[in-house]
Amino acid sequence: MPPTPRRSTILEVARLAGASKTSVSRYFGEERDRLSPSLQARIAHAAGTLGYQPNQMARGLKGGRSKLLGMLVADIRNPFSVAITHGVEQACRQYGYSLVVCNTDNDPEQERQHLDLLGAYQVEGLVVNASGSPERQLHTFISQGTPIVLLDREVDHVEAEVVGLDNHLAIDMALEHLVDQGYQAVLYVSEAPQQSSTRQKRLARFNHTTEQLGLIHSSSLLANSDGTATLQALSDFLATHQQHACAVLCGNGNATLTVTRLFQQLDLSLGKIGLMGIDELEWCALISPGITTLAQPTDAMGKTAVQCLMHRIAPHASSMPAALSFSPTLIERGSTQR
Amino acid sequence: MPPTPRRSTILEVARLAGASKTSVSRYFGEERDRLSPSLQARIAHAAGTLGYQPNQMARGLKGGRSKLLGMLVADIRNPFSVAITHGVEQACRQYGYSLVVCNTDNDPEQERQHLDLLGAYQVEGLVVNASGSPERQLHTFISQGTPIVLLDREVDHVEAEVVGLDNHLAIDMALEHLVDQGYQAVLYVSEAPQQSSTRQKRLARFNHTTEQLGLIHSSSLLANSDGTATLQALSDFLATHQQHACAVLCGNGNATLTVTRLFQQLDLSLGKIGLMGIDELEWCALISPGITTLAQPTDAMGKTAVQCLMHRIAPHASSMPAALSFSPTLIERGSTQR
DNA sequence: CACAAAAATGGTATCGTTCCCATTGGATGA
DNA sequence: TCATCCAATGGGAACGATACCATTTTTGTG
Repeated sequence: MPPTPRRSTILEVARLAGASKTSVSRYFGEERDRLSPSLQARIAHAAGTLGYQPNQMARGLKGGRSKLLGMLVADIRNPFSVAITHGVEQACRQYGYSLVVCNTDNDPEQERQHLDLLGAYQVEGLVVNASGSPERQLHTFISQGTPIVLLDREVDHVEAEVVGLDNHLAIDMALEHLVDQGYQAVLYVSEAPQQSSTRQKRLARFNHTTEQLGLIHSSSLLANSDGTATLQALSDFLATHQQHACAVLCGNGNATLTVTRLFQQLDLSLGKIGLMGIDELEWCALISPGITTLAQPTDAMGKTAVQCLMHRIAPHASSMPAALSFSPTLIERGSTQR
Repeated sequence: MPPTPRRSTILEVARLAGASKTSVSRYFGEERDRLSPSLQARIAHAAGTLGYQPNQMARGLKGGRSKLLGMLVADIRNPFSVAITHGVEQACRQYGYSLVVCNTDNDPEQERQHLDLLGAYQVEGLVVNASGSPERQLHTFISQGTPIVLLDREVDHVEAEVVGLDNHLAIDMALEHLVDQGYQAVLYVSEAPQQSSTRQKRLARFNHTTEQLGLIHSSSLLANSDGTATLQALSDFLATHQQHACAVLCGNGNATLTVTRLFQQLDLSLGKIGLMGIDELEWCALISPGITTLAQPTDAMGKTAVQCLMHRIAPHASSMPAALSFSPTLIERGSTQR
């Protein structure tokens, strides 16, 4: 085995360029302009020859600037989360930051551990899509001056910007569309709302608006990944309201997936019984005659979250985003056509 | 604003515990046993009081042990990649490592940048699902003693373990299944094979095995995200072989998605014209009568990749995995039932 | 042309760890 | 009993960068 060739350091570059550490440091930092063109050239050449690259660990140590952002994702396998993560990552790179993504699989214990870790790596900011209620830890970050932005889900007693969908608007848009299409009775299907403020808001708004509109309505919560309870609820609902035009509104992508399966089990015809979901998924167009959805602007949301953080980290580099609450887009398909 | 409460250091813990830096360091390192129970207790208490957490930046600086693994993903929005990433992340945590995930969006330039970054953060190992051919940079890592493992795609001239599907077996299984079901002519649809050794292998094996079996066959490459060329190829293929039972085999999840759309455009009936894909997707069961797939054991693959790295980082902690090449699982559905 | 001000550059302490090398004190053995 | 060894602990020098302050060089101005 060849003796491990060490990675070269700032000192070696300095020597080779006939300059001081400080100058080389300046060259790779934000102060390149302060160096004369000739010095810049020498350093550039030396660094190129040695294949030098600043050691971020050392950088992070001294100044506390790790150039790292952390992101906590409740469920990385959820396409919505993936889409957001993608947006966040892109935005990070744009600002010259890297992203450490931590998936918690909706487990508060993992969430705790991951937050500790992110702290240990001195992330300069944190995008949090919470699965539990890690108030205490988030406060630790805040009190240390590390900015936090909440994604999609609020966390009790944590004051931070919340980037997400305008849930009231979304529910209202969905119901308006269903009414327009002539549906008279709507069943709302959601995953367990305890974990997520968004789910709570959507459910509450659903009850509120349906009542205001005088719609027949009911709701069903998905038992863990198993649709049987909802299967029952769905067939009951349809049986009870036989004489009305019925539709199902799904609170998120997972609910849509489950309900679509139920439609097939019950051999319901899409459209005759309406079906609509929040979150656009790649297969929604494929289930003929297509499932109507409300799409979230995921890239914009990710980008906005990062922009919030950057504004607090380096106020000059980025302005505060105008809006944190986003409007969904209605994608109309056959499942809401009677 | 309250004066930013700094994060406490090893020195403060030491003082409070009436111990030395070294002892505290030992406590949080791998040498806790060397400390007397009483000292351990004092340190534990002091650390608890101060909410101390070792600074990974400082750790990484001194010993070069960053406890970070890097992962390069060609396309984070591909469900297959997500599934693998999930497996990798889980395994990392199991070994006490964190993961920096970098998505390259299939862009070699981003790939280059991300590799630089990962180097700068002193990752101790690298899982690479390449989009380009970053030979040079990978060699830099290797020559510095940083182990690398290739995921799904090989990279020319880079000697490293490759974790992935047994592509020959997969194609053979697919064809065998199609033949068993009575199909006589098979069209293979793949994304552009230049970028990926896996795609090349599958395509080559398809040609090889179909010839050996005496099957009528042809193939079509997907033009970028637009299916028109393949639409043409598909209808030509069907027209030419009207008198035979035809089927389409899709080289990966994206191909399956596109071809499914084409089936709908051409109003083909699934099963009558066979359809089968590599990669299992959540919606494959939903397109009635279901799309037959070959599922990859993504979690196992991710886990194996990490195990390879760990074996090289800390040979005592982990043995070399037995196999790097995985067998797919056939999930039979209606789309291959005539 | 002298002198201040600004620009360009360098020296050194420092960040929070780990690692190497003492130092201590009691147990072991001939 | 005395040398010897080991276990338990501590002190200080790195690690590779940045930041502050000092120094040198250049520029501008009356």
